[in-house]
Amino acid sequence: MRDHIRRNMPLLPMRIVTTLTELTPRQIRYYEQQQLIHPARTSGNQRLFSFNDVERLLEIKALIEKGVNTAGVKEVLVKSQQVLIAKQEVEKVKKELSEKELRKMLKQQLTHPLRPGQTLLNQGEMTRFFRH
DNA sequence: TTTCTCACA
DNA sequence: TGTGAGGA
Repeated sequence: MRDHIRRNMPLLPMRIVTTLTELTPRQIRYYEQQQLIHPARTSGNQRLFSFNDVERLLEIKALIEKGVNTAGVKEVLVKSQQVLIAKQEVEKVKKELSEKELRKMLKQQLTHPLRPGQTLLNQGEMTRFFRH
């Protein structure tokens, strides 16, 4: 199971989260109202928080203690998420580019298998074509 | 027992 | 942001 899935699994009830964050339930619900967090719900309408939510709450708490209002907190969180998404995009583009290059190399190697002086693609690189 | 929503002498 | 009511 991958990490971001694990971190986003809704597992923790309100009581655990209040203990972990030292925030009151009132505050946590208020932050949810302000769209700072988006905890899941049980069938009985009880909130279930993920580890990610807890981390977010700790960030929020730190920011609030610095005197930032909820609008400011929201701005910070939205921006950090945008930065994250932007980074992921860059990585994706990078990967796609290197995929193309690898295919090109493989094709050339198959077309001219005995060409002297050319290094073979190693097994590790080859496995990239067989994933998924 | 715990958590939910709603509303405020 | 706190607190109490009333229900699940």
